[in-house]
Amino acid sequence: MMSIGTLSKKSGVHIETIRYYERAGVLPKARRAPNGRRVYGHEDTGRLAFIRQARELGFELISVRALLALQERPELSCKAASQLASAQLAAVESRLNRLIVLRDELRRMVRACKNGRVGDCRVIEALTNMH
Amino acid sequence: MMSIGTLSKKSGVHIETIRYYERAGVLPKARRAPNGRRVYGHEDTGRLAFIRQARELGFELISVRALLALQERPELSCKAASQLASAQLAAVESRLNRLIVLRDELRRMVRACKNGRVGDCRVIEALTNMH
DNA sequence: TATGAATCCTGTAGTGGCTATAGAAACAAG
DNA sequence: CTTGTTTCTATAGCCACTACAGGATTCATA
Repeated sequence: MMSIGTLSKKSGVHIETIRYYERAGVLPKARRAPNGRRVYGHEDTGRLAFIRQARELGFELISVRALLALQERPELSCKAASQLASAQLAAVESRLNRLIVLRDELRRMVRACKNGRVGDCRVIEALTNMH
Repeated sequence: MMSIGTLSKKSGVHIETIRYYERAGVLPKARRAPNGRRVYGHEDTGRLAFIRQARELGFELISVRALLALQERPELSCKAASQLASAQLAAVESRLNRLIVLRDELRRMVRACKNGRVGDCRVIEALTNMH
């Protein structure tokens, strides 16, 4: 049993964001103390950690909701969850490849600039000629 | 010389987004035909492709502007250019490192989950128990 | 016990980066 | 000349927060 402030500190998620998640239907409506304040239990720390991790992995809230729904019905196939993760993985790998190209180009530029060569910055070409 | 519609098709950036970029100061104010319509040249295709790539890599528009400055202001001193590139490089490397962690986790998750049931699906487990 | 700080509540508005729509003007093809 | 497409500006909506405002309640300390 804890307050929203305690949950916020425990989970590292802003109070306003927790309330927003409830509004958005990602978290269930919190049960209330007689004074009207939200009361949370230990399982909410887990849920919030789950949401935070999923968001950091690039899942949209709509996908997070889907994943949470799956979690609450463990008799269902995990195919959907796996597909969500796979799609995410593909996007991440594509991003990663292009970032490496950009990093190498920036490194080249920093080296060139240090050698006194101005005006041959080719970031645009580096990023434009990728597929 | 082309219209905003042609530029949109060539670059894969929505017309509205092109106008938004102009409003936001990411693209220079387009020169206008006598009838008031925007006129673009070939160099704008490159600029837009660059912006799209940079955005997909997770750069904010403010950083995109900085990156564009590297290319479009060759009168910048060596020092300034080098500093700008270095700052972007640091941001890229940080992003890269986090993406690698993320990719490895997603790979592990997808591998661990082969059409079983949610009960033994590690996608959710992995997300819940990530340190 | 008083009082001031902290916490919580709801509701609303602002942010960034688009995206969609309305209504008007211009243009292109038949 | 009509019809359909393109463009224009201006405005509103979307997502996922984030930041108030203004009020109620609770907690810590004098």
